[in-house]
Amino acid sequence: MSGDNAHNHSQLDSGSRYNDSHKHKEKNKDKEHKHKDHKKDKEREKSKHGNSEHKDFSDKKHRDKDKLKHKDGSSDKPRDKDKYKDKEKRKDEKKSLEGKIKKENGFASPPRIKSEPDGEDFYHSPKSLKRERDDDESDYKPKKIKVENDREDKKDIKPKKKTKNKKGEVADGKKKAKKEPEEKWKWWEEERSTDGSKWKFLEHKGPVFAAPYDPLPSNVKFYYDGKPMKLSTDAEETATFFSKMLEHDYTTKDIFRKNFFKDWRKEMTSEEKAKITDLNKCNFTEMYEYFKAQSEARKQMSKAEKLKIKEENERILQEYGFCIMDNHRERIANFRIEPPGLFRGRGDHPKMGMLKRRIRTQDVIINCSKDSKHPKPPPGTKWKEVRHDNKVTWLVSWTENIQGSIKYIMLNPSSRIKGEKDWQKYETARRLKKIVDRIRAQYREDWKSKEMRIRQRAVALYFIDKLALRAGNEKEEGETADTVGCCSLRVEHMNIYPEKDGQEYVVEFDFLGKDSIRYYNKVPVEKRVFKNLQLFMENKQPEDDLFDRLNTSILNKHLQELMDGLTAKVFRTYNASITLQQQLNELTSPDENLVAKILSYNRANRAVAILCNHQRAPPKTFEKSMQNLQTKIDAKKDQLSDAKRELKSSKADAKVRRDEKAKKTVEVKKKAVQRIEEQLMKLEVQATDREENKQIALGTSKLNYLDPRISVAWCKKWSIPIEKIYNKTQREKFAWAIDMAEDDYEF
DNA sequence: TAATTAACTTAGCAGATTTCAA
DNA sequence: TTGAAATCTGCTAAGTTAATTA
Repeated sequence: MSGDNAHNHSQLDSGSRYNDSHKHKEKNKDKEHKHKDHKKDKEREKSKHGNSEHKDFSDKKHRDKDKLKHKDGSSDKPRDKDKYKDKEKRKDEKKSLEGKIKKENGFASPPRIKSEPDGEDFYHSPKSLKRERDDDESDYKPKKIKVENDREDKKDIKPKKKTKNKKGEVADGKKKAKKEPEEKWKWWEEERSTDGSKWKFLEHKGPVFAAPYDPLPSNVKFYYDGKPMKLSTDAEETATFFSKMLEHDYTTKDIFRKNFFKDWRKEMTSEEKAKITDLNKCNFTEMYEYFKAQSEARKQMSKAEKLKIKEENERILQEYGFCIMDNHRERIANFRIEPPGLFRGRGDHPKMGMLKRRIRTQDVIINCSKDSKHPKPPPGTKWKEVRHDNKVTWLVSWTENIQGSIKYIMLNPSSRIKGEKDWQKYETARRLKKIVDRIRAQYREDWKSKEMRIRQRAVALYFIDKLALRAGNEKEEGETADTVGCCSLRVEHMNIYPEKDGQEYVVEFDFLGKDSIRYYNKVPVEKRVFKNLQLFMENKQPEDDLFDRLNTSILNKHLQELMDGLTAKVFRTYNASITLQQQLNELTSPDENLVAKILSYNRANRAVAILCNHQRAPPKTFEKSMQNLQTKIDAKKDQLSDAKRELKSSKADAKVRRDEKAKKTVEVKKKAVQRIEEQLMKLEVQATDREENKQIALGTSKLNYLDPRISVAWCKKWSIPIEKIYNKTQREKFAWAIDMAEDDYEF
């Protein structure tokens, strides 16, 4: 494995932690698989940033000692079974509580045979879920709904009394009986459906449509060729979309303007069409000013007015923002239909500026239970269709006109249906952990294969594993921005150097990935990989595919054979999570204070974000806020030296006077110095953290790639309040992990 | 078998809201 | 109390993957 520093595993071990299924017999907190098994010594080098200004995190050594030769992926089955037992145990503990819940809800978990077909079953792949539905649906119809996820967390209500009062009046009274959501529903303690159905009962109120167009007041004019011109409603509405974006770079781009103008003309009457032939002669500034003034006015509204709006939004949220799924009231993620506007693609999108049509009732498909109260379409309109498909999770869908793709309304991440899936995702990644050594050994072997397709597959997989590249589906040309992932890399996206900057076999990647975020990375690879790349590139044009015998479908089929549920993206999840765990182990020092520990956490998080190439535009106010912080630091330093001076003189004073009062003064001064020192350190840490974070986005990995149980365990281990790591939304999303992970959880 | 479609996850950004400091 | 900065949230585009269709 010499050349591969990304994955240099040495299996250190500590037998003591060796563990397997028998462990699960003990009563333990191991709600999840706890096996102190793998750890790896791994060095993930990286100087990868889309942008050269990035701080360099290369040379972060990610280290993790592996204890166990848990080589065989298939071995995880018994464990799952044990875990299932564990679950049972927990359930017993919770029995009294549950009994209560059941009664209240009239809801009981479906009776399930204790001996599941196989332990694997809890995390079965969707494929195994083919059984016909046989449960009695009526069990799932709510007799009384439990109110959870109610936005009204105690903390939530800032203007406490007021809101409450008003709500009583304004919001629909019944649901809002303002009970504390006594118990949050712990869906993770319940059985999962095994028949492939996503729900048994689903009821909701349908989507909230975009507000109808509100025509401009007559004094706000559009000018063509210098002359005012009254537009027809449709043409005017479309024009307002453009006018609202006047400040944006988009409106200066040729493609944007061209697309917009073309679609705009479609909205015009024939007279308008005849007259308006050149976008450059259009003057939207009055409209622009009008909207700007409006938004300004909105900011200037009185408190009462603002409150009124807030309450109205809350009312809509309460009415449309929740659904009833299998006896629980669950929050919907996006219950509003996307309003019309101009399409803003990312990067160099060929369709930017096109008109995103208004969605009408007759475009909308509703999905709900047959026996639920179906959502009512607005008066005088009809849904496109009402269907009852419980094999899917969406409540509402429509087809969007730019790409012709389907948009969905689905549940919030805090919901059972999303949470289960998320949990399952991390379990799959953990199964990969158990066999990743084997897989690595295999792809290394495959580099030598006589078959080109095998070699390509093996090299691609190596990149996906080592560099956390995305799979890289082919895309239709001209439909979207030209971005690539691993399988779709082209020759022009890399340079290879037998020797560069003192390193051998260097590959330099430079391409646009998802969202047209640049991926730039220079990385030494093993000789075999290098030779293979040379071969793949031979006799090819820059625009030719690097892996011409490979696509995501072939790759994933291969992965599927290596492990049930394994796909390319599992590697990203796995490598992200394992990196976090290793980095936390490495960076956290026990005697640091809380602030420093959190900095360590952020650094670990940052290592992952860099691995996954999660970038952000530096905040507009970055320089300024950095400056402000520096000013503060300087001031604090002055304050510190003052305090120190005072301490010194008080000490001198005490020496002379030798009375109690003087002694006390010394104590007080000492404390003051300490306090200021702490404050100073906090500021300095903050500055470091912010600087390092300039163009790295931590949120994406935190939300999508890092097994939350790792973070929860870390918090528990070091007595860090979980609020320091996860904000409210995140805590809701990861409630399952917060509840189940103990301080010794291992990914 | 390849192309297309459907479903769902992942992504960055912008505006809203909250927090902080003067 | 106010305004600026920090943080959160909603939005929706852009991916991945599996299923379906040609």
